[in-house]
Amino acid sequence: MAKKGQYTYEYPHPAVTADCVVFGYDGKELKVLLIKRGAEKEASTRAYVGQWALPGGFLDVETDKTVAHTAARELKEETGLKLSVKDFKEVGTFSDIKRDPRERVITVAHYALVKLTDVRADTDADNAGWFSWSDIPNLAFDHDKILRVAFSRLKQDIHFEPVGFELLPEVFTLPQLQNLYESILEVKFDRRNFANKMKHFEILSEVQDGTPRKGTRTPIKYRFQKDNYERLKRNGFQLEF
Amino acid sequence: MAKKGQYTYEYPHPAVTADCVVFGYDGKELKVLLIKRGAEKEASTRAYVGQWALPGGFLDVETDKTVAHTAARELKEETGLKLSVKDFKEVGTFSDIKRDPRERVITVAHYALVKLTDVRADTDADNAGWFSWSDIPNLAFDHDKILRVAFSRLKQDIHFEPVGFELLPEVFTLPQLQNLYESILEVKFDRRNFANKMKHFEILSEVQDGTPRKGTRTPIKYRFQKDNYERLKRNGFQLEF
DNA sequence: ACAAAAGTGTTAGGCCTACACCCATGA
DNA sequence: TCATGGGTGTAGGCCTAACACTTTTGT
Repeated sequence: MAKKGQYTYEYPHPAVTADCVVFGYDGKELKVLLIKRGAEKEASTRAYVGQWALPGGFLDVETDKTVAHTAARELKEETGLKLSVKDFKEVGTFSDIKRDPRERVITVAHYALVKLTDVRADTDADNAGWFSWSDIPNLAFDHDKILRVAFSRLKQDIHFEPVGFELLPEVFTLPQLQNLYESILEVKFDRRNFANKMKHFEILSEVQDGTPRKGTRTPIKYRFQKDNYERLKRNGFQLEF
Repeated sequence: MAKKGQYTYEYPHPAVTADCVVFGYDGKELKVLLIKRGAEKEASTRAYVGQWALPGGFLDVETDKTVAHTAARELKEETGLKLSVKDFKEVGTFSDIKRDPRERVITVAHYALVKLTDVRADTDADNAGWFSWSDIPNLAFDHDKILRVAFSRLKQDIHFEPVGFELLPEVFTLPQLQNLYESILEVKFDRRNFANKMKHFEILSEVQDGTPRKGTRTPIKYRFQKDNYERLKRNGFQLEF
């Protein structure tokens, strides 16, 4: 490991970090993964100890190929969650001169979408936790601002690419899908219109689980048709709401 | 001025730069402002000498409030062009580990839109030049990639906010406006449909310059109605093409 | 038995698209 | 005089938005 004070430069350099906004969905509400600060081994990285914050950490100048790699690495180290670099979407840079009390730190924020059902077990319960979108605690640094911007970015992106596959379990219902869209876009839709619209894309296929539905009370189960879904993701799609 | 080797850190830090993609429009073609590298006084900043590149430079850790301030400051220093910080839109971060041969440098790219008619005189002709979109030379670093990403970002943004006010002269014609949209979106539109669509927004007002138009051959001159234009910019608008 | 959840189809209106002709200028 | 550029309106199609009733389960 590096010795203290080993690295010198002709001009001052900022530190660079990557932060992760990880969205999950439990079928009812949108959630965000946060960590409790304070477990860092290195004294130099201690700040806002005991507060909740976004997962993230310093760029490793020697080994992180891009800041997205930093995001993936730190997320795994801090929460146990293993995501691929391409699961991260860049949200933006936060570079305010006083955003970190220790030194000049600029951070590159990313967001990622995960299936809550899959990853809950992988997550270190002690230092990390899933918080409802409507119930976020005070966060360290400017992380509340980052969170807001990341959410509004997700809100934009949902118009151009189908979301859902990443956030929903393999098998899901139309009401769940609709609720997800309503949670992200913060509006309410008419059930019939929503169903018609989704059916036009031809990305849903009914799941037959043997038990024939008796009434209409129990929702129909669907899964995504991977081929059409991927095609739409590549080509983009225009979703009007 | 700082002495060499004065700044030491416990861990290696990257350098951070801001780069600017400045788009202009001359009534026919979209253009980009580039600088010729090599005029830097400091030896440490020399790389790709003699090549064309995007304007931009290193974050001043002590004084630049944000990287957008870096962008504005460097643009002025390198090209003479004075833009406000809020004229810059962030495009994204480019952090590839080998993108700069000198040391680890991550850059935050921005784009800005300017009226070519206004700023041409302000621009240092020696070190800077306006290049047609269709005729960009080889660029230093990964600046060609940055340019492509910035352009595609502009292409996205144009769907949600009216562009034009920033790029066109005070007084302009519908064919000019249409050509601008066609240049950015790389498609052709029907004249009548384009005119109808624009008129729905109620942001254009005819300019009476005394000389009554005799035929239809000479195009009608318009200016933007600032109030409605600003309102649309705030609220966003949905432009379907 | 009543409230809540989920499924289903139709109609009207608005927006997008496609399309043709006239006039004036400049070559 | 002919080609070019610019202005103008309409009809059809598609997508969006609004809307009600039935079934069943859980309380």
